Amino acid sequence: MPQNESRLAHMLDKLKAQHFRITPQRIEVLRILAGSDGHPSVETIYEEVRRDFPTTSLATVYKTVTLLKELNEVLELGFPEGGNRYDGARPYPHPHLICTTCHRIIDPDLESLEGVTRELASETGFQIISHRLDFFGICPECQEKKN
Amino acid sequence: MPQNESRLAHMLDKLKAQHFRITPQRIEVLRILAGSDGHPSVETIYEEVRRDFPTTSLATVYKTVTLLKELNEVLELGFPEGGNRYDGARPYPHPHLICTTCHRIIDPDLESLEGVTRELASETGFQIISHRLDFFGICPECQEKKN
DNA sequence: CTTCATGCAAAACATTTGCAGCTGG
DNA sequence: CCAGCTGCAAATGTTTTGCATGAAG
Repeated sequence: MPQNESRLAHMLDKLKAQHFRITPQRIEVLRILAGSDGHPSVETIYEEVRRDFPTTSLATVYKTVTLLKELNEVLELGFPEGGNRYDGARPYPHPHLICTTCHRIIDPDLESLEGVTRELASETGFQIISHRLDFFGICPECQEKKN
Repeated sequence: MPQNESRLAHMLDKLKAQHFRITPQRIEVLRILAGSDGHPSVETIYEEVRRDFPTTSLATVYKTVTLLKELNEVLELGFPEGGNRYDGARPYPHPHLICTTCHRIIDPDLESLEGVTRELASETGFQIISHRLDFFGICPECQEKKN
């Protein structure tokens, strides 16, 4: 996956450029996030990191994720119920499609949002910085299992 | 405000119909939510209720809001940072425009979302139940104050 | 009267923080 | 070397819960 490798390289470069230290634990967290099709939770990242570095603490994972968030290298999908999810592959706002049964999160293709944003800005005078769009539903697999 | 009064009446009817008790505290919470232009937080509701019923507890406000949520009579805008906000006037999913400086929340007029939802369903096979769309930005007033 | 709601305090839980010791550069 | 990272444990802050008392119907 050259796409993910370049995301990882980009993240590492950004850390280096700003004189943050490259530790084994950090590399591991970045690797997982850069190749994150599944929008992992901190807990998921933690478990995966611990396979290679069993002494890693949850706090370190949180700190690394927070750092990446500040550098705009990961998109946080916060949920009030907790169990936030992270997208390191596409760290910019984009729509998500969330299965309320199996909790998988998918990135659908959806273009029409930019126009909406512009329209909103001119209507309200707001300076729009960002957005969040989630659709909730039941994925095809979970629909099958119910029947 | 006939609109808000009817919302309040509707909420009360729903509680009665399902044999939930009508207590003074509940009426007060419903009243505030039914007329909630400002998308109040639980804390805000709590303070307002206490003006008339000073012994009311925060737990009671939480319980009432949770009940209304289950009855689909209030829309919860959950934020992972906490301080969830509630819309009792329009208890169905709709877009919100949030000022990241003063935290006011506005309901903009935006139609084009239903078409998007239908398109998404046919593309992905998901059965779409609900959605959440928030725009974040700086409102005109806060833009002024900055300058 | 009986059941359900209230109010208090304690619990729950994800995330953050303080700090001593370790380590990358 | 030494600033900054790690790992542990304790703190945080919102929301939930258990339980005794009180009020709705």
